[in-house]
Amino acid sequence: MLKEKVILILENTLNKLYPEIPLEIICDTPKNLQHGDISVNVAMQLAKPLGKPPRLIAEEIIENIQSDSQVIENIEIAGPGFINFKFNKSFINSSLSKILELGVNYGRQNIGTGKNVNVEYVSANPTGLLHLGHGRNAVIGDTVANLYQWLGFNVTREYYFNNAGNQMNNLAKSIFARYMQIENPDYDFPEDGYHGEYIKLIAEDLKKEFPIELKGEEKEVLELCRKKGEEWCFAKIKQTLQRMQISQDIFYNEDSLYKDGKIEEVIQIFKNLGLAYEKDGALWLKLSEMGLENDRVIVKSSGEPTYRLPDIAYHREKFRRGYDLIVDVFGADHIATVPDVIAGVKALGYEPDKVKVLIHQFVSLTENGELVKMSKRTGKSYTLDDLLEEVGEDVVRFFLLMRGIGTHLEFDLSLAREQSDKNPVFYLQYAHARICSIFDKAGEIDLKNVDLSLLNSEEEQNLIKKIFLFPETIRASANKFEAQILTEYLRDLAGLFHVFYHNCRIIGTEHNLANARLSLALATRNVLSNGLKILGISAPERM
RNA sequence: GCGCUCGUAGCUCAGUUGGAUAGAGCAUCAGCCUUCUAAGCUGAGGGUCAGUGGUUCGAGUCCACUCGGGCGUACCA
Repeated sequence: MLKEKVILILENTLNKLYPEIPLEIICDTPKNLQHGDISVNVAMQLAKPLGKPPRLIAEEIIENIQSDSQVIENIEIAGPGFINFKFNKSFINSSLSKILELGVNYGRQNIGTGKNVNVEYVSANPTGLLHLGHGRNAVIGDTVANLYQWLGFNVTREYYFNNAGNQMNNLAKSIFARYMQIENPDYDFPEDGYHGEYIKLIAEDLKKEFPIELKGEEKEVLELCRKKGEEWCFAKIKQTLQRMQISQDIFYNEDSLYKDGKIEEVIQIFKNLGLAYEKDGALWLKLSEMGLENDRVIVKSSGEPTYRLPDIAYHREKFRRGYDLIVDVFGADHIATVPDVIAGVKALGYEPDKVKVLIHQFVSLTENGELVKMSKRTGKSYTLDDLLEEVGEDVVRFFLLMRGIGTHLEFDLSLAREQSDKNPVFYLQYAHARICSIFDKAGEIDLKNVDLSLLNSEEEQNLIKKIFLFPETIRASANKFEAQILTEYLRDLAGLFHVFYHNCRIIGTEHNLANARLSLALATRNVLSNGLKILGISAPERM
């Protein structure tokens, strides 16, 4: 809002003064309030091409700037050659009225209109319950999808899964063994089976359905176990996701790539391109000719494809559906597939830059400073459901979002459990609840008859300026695929509100001033509630 | 070994496309409730930004190397 204004003014001036030098004007919101509202470093950038000291250039620029004193109050040179713009309060306040007109839609943008984005996340195979790593994946993907929706993109949320292959066979065998153990505790459990308690629950369900022993360990019996296991796990997974406000549009089954002949098609294309060859009974992809280090097997000598092939075929299908942006959310353990898929789709003639892979690091759970073990093997693993049960949806989502995706996330269970000021989620929610409470007591405001020019104090001005930054914060958060940028912004905003609340009373003050402050509180509430909505966190009216 | 990634206050982490005096929360210490929710506010202490060198007006941020943690490096996914 303020930045656009400065860019406009400077473009005119610079085109007049130095038309031959192309320059990108970079605006900065200074940390130090004494440096004005917007700071610009063009003079330093011009120092070299012009061969003049930056402060001299800055003076030249300022002398030639044509600006309305109703908009910009003051322009000054500072430090090595910064040009600092200080806006007139009346301009700031009139900008606030535009935000108030937008109401609950403030923050929504249309830069993505007509463009399609696909975000694939969670994508856990139905072999068990979701754990914390899945939770981080889910919340990252869901929030990225929300961000793009707010920018006006048409967003498809997708879940990719595999209900065939080794893992599922293993699940079937594990269920069958538990089923048999109900009557015969000595029945052998497979060496590499799934040890989780949930397998027993599935087996018990099966026992109710088929009280008389299923015969033998034959294909049909295992198929039944597999199917039962898949259904059971998916029901649980969807239930857990729903609890976190997550629902996806497409569940894409890897198996359909085989059934619809897509795997075979891709093999043929690679062969036709001369990028696939047979060796040792397996089919290899010539990744060495596609910019990578080594060739890799795409079809094993057993005839089964390796994970690379369906991954490439799947991405090809996503391209064929016509997305402008394809986002994959992966845990750090799946990083190896990324270069292969990128090289693969490129070889198939698609634009690899349209694929954005988000790799997030692992989550560890601590309690009172000690690491809580999460082992799949022992079955003692701490599931996402356990966590939701213990600390609630809002806390889980916020904790999983408040760190950059590249860092290892330490989930502090003791802190998360804390229903107090130590818990950072409440800081945001509390600000929202406080505003709602004011409105309960103050009643309605008449937005048409508000004199915003009364908002002169430092607390008020700082809060307004922060509110201005909301749209660009959403953009930055989406462009960088970092929800954390938004969580940090909301914490700052809540902080500024709390200061405003403390120093600027509403109820009991003079009517016009109270109205103006109520307007500001309303704008703040809209931003908080919209921001929390994007994060998938509730904005309570009372706490 | 090679690839990716991270290393910032006692702890957990921010730090926009390089910008001005490196920030926040927790913890520690000192204050603020006859006034709209104290889940709040105000103040204090706390730093060799892992290290070395380089790029330039200017580096926590970019480059190279070193050290240390995580992940990967399959005819597993």
